[in-house]
Amino acid sequence: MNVRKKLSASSEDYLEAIYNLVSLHKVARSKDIAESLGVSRASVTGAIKLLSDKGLVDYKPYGYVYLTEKGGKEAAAVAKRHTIIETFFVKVLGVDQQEAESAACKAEHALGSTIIPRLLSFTEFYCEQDNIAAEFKKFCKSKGI
Amino acid sequence: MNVRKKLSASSEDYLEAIYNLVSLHKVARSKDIAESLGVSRASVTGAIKLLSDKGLVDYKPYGYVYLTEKGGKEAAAVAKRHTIIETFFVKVLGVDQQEAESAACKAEHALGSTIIPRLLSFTEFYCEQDNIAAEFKKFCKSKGI
DNA sequence: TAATATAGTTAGCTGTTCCTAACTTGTCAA
DNA sequence: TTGACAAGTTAGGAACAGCTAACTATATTA
Repeated sequence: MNVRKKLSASSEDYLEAIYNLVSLHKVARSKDIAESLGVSRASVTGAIKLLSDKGLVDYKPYGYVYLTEKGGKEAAAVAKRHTIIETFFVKVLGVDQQEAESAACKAEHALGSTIIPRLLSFTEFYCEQDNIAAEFKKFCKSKGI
Repeated sequence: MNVRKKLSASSEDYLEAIYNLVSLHKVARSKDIAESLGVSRASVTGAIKLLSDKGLVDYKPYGYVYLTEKGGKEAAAVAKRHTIIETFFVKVLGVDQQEAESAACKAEHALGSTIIPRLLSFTEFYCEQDNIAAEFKKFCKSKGI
């Protein structure tokens, strides 16, 4: 409980998966977590125990998994980073949705509180500029990208 | 030797450190690798063995560490990703050099061949635009960032 | 309600990445 | 040349992240 230490990428992934499942189905089941992360059920049990030790998840054997308040905040933060990065990839770089999604999944663990707010601001700023996206597309085409 | 598998973030870090040390001092010593990655000398020995098994590094106990041709290519690719990301952070997002460097260190393992070329193109494109950096600065100020 | 299918857990293993402590090897200077 | 210090390695261990196989609990349904 209450270990003040940065979460591993893996733990963040589990937290995010739980967060998304809860958003969709009100509840997160071990099997669905396993499926959404492409991991065995046994691995989920192990990961959940770690999260539980850190006070991020409420869990009793054979029961559903719930985020604690603290876990919910962490998860929401990860999900937000994910969205900001994905949006930047799509709206600014012009990457297609699926690629952007899977790239954001990896990058969300690497970018912190210096980069993320600026990335968000930049995306907002960029989207306000008239025509610039079209200009960039032209630029890319001229370079054969 | 010749294991066709994606390198771990850790292996990429070691490769990059060796690459940078060789660029600077013609030679990479275990102690300097340890120092530049903030890791114990024993960890370096272990990591070097892994890289050697993969044919990325030439190494004899108690000798210097050299990159093989294959290792050199890998290392250069990592270093290039690093530069592209760092440049984007500085030139586009306006993050200061040091922050950009350390953030790029983490992100370089997460961004792949979809995102990196686009990020590079985008940075080039952006730097060609007159005044836009100043506009973004204004935008940030107006939002209190 | 009893049998069975599904979900979850446990045990035990592998591999990675780091550590410290203790040892070996190499180098330099008195 | 040798002895001390620096550099490198080995051994052993911890934490994490995954796996399979075998077990247990829960839920469904005939």
